[in-house]
Amino acid sequence: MKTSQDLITRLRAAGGKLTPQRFFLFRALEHAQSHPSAEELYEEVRADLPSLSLGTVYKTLSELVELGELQTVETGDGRAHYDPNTEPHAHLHCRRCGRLEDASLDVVTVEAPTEVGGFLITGRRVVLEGYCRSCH
Amino acid sequence: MKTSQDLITRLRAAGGKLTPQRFFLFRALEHAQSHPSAEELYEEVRADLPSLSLGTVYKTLSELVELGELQTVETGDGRAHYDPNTEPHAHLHCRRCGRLEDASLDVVTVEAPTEVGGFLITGRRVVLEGYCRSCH
DNA sequence: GTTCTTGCAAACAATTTGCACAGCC
DNA sequence: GGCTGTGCAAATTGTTTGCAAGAAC
Repeated sequence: MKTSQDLITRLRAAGGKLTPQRFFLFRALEHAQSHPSAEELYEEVRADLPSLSLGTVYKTLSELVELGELQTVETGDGRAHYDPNTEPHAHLHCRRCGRLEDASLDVVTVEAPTEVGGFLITGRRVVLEGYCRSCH
Repeated sequence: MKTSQDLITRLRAAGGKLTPQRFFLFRALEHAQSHPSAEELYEEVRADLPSLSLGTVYKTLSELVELGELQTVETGDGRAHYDPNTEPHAHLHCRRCGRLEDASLDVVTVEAPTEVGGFLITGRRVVLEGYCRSCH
């Protein structure tokens, strides 16, 4: 898992400035036990920094994704969730309650439906990002 | 890959009616070589059925997803892509040109960056859908 | 005839964008 | 002081919804 120090270092290396908004946002990401949406991070940081705007949250998160420090997870609920864990791993998403948690990549190839660690897997969505023959 | 006959049978089994709109949409899905968005399917079917509305396309696609006859793929381009292939498989998505193609699931566990069949894989997004401990 | 579908248009919601001002380095 | 980052609000865009009219069975 990424520490906020890692993020600060990375930000500076990329020529960015450390503002209070970013500092608190990094801390919120560091402490996130689940996979927060932009809105959730916004609410959390606003406890410390009431003047924060949602646009700033979106801009900073986009930068971190661009830098490869953050991964987005689409659950189909209409908003993006952000994952500070950059190790290769899978996600388990509960269709009923929306719960979203990390899992090992091995689980991906098991046949559905299967129960793994109390979680009943019924489907899977896998996208590998990269560059095709004509584009690299 | 699903044939439009399969989809018609499934539709009827679920108590639905076969309308021209659905007939042409099923055909468009059957012939889709890539992973079309709602808008793309809309344009294609409109060649045969100019009165078709986009809302109808969305409604029908949602029903097929609900029935498990169609899978959605999120590429991060802001719109959903629909995949009539219901076999377990992965997707390769080109970050530059947006190209989206099917791949075997084994590719998921290779370390990135790796080149597989001419495709350079740099990242991965894996979501397993199901029901958590408290929800099944 | 009854029930499910369609088309239309308005509603929605997450995200992006433009710009003047503020604050890091 | 220069240049980047912020806040605000409006714009954008994919998708959903409500409803009256139309078509399948």
